[in-house]
Amino acid sequence: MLTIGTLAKRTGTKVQTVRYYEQVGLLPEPDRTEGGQRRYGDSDLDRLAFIRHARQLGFTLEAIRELLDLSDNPNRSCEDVDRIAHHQLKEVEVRITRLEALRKELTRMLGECSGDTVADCRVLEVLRDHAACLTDHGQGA
Amino acid sequence: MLTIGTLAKRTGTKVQTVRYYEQVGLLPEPDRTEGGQRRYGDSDLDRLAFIRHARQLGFTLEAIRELLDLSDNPNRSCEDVDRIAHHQLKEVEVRITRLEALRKELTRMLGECSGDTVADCRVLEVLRDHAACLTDHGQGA
DNA sequence: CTTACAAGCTACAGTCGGTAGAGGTTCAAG
DNA sequence: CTTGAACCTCTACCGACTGTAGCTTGTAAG
Ligand SMILES: [Zn+2]
Ligand SMILES: [Zn+2]
Ligand SMILES: [Zn+2]
Ligand SMILES: [Zn+2]
Repeated sequence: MLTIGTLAKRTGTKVQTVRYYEQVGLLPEPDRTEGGQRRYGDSDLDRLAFIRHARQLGFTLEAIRELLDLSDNPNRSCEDVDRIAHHQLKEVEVRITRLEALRKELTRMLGECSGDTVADCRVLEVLRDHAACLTDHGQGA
Repeated sequence: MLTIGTLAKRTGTKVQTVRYYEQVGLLPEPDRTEGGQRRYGDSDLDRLAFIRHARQLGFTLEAIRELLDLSDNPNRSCEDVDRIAHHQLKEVEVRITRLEALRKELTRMLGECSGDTVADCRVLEVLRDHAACLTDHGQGA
């Protein structure tokens, strides 16, 4: 039986985060000592390691919830699993595309700035006027 | 004099967002009609357009606040401006690097999956065991 | 057996950058 | 004068945690 601190350390998680995952239903409510402290077993360790690894790969908690549900049915086709992973891949690719456009614009405006006064700063000029940009940069950060 | 709705429309912003920017001190408190409605001038239009464009390029509101402050001193050197933009560029590059590693792992695990049962799904196998990965993928999403 | 203290507990606030809704008021056109 | 879109304030919510305050529990040494 593991304490929450040991479980957290073994999976590279913060203690509060473990409690948070329990709160949102990703981890089951564990056994408690008489005094009310949580005690975990190996299945909790595996489950939490899975969650953390999926998070590192960018899956949302909602997607992870689905993946965990699916992995409880070993005989089913894995097409839903692969669909979720494929969706995640697409999201990553969209973000890369956007960020590469941003990199280009930022590199360009910095390269064009003479480093003189604020009044002449090319960076500020571009920020004031999107017409000075080469790309659209649609929504959000 | 512009209403908040017109100002929002001209800058591609939501009305609530304009009020939010005022609340966090990025936009000055505008004049009001007798009835208490906000009325904006052209300087507000310029300032909001600047904010929105900088957001599209991924700058944080905190960075934008600094940029706006700096642009009020036209005679100063623009080195602080360029430093902020350079920092933003670095951040974008870090994110791209991380996302490219994720893309690689996701592509690989999807490519290795035979699409058979959940019990054999390569995607789930990899998620269960980071040792099956080629890269580290450090922190967070 | 007592004491000390690390580690646990709950509950709540804050992060970032907005977004949505409730419930009420004002403006401008007809 | 009436209508109704647009405005107002206030509050709560999103994701995925993180941090703090103020207690309580578990454990090991003396
Ligand atoms: Zn410059
Ligand atoms: Zn632009
Ligand atoms: Zn599969
Ligand atoms: Zn991995």
